[in-house]
Amino acid sequence: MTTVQDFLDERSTVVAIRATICGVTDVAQRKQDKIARRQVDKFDARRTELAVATLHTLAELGYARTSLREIAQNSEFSHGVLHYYFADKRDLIVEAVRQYERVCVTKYDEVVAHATSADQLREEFVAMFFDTLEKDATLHRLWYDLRNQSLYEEYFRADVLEIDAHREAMVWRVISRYAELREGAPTASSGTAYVTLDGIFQRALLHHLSGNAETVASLRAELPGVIDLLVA
Amino acid sequence: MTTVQDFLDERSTVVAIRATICGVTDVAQRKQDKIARRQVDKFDARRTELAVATLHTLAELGYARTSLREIAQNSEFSHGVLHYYFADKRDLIVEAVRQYERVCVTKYDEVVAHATSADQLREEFVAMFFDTLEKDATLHRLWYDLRNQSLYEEYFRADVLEIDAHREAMVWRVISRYAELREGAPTASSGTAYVTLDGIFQRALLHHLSGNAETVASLRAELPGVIDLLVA
DNA sequence: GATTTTCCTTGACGACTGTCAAGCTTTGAT
DNA sequence: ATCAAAGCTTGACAGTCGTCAAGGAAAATC
Repeated sequence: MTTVQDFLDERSTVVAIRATICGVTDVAQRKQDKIARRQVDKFDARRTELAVATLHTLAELGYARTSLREIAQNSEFSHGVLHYYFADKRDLIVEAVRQYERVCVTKYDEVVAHATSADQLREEFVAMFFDTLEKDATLHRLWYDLRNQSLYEEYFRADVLEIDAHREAMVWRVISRYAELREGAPTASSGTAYVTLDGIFQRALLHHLSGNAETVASLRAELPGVIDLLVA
Repeated sequence: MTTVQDFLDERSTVVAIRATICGVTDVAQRKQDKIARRQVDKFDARRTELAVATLHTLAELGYARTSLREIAQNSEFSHGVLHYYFADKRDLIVEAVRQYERVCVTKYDEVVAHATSADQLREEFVAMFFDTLEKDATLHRLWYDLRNQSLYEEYFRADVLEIDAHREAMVWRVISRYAELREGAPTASSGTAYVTLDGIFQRALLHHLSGNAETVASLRAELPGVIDLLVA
């Protein structure tokens, strides 16, 4: 299984495809476009690279104490370069948030896809739930930090709401598939199901980072029952 | 009904009772003690006053952007006085967190106490739930901010965990009383019940502060059903 | 190979931060 | 009334912050 870390590192090489050519026949023009596009791609690739470094720094230090110089130190560049690729700090953080989005929203889909029975789905979901809780703890705590910051600063609230919606949809795919396999129906709405599981995750994260292993264990023991509560 | 604001303002006059006198017979000594105690009380009262000002500033700006000078401006003193009453910024914030604790944990007890039927309890709980959501929105968003900060900085984590436990107990008093009135039993543990309702609250707060009234309304419409889900 | 463009570093700026010492003002004891 | 203590203000300190301009280094273009 790939970790979130692996995913982020790979991402640095991904190139966006752009449709900027429309009806040009001249060869020189096409060549120019090719060059321009390569430059744009290079620019975007570096932007992404720096956004990933930002994401790591944020996960480490939290929103409140993340500075541009600290971010630069987590990359291979100096702090000045950030203003070459980003308009300001906000722009950078928004990009980092969008990087996060690419990571989190497909986490359970493989579990859903390959589960053949309800019991298996439930068991593997629980396993992945607590696996990512521990393995990607700092990244998850960042998510909650950012979601909260959006209550104070409006500038990336739209991105947060979008991510939250994706997370909800992801949970709903699990629950509705589970209901299907159980040949039943969900007892709660998509929103309720999401906040319930997310609430458990948040609490487990808090106690995990507090070194409170037995609370985490009891949350794990209770989770199957909660899932069953969400499906009749 | 008193608002959280009223509660905080009243609090400034509350005086802690201390048992520092033990077996002293001399009159002059007793008088000295009385004076000393009055001074201590005065000291504590001012500490509390400044902690309340801190709480308001935190609620307004969030943890990340709250400075000592800003706090002082929200009080009637200058910034220097904060280091007369508090060792450092941490000390001040811990005290502010403890002030918050005194506010939040008895919110629903009056509802529980005076409800005579299950339907009434459920209805009044929902009403109070969304009433405080809107009225004390900034204070609630501060709570989530602080709880998250405790994932990054350990120094007031113990206080956060204590408050969280109190909130859980408060929710549990509601749920178990509701089960009693319904002549049923809770279907979930205290922890699960808490994270579920808290998750709904958090989501409602996010959408309330985003100006997304219809999402808040639909959460309100769903809440009674969720409560019933938690009680068989 | 020369020159232009892109990329990145360095160092500085003004503003803001927590902290604290010096000193003024008020209060309370004698 | 006198004096000491408590309470509070002011201003400065060493750091850090985001931002940006100047200029060197590297790469692409011709």
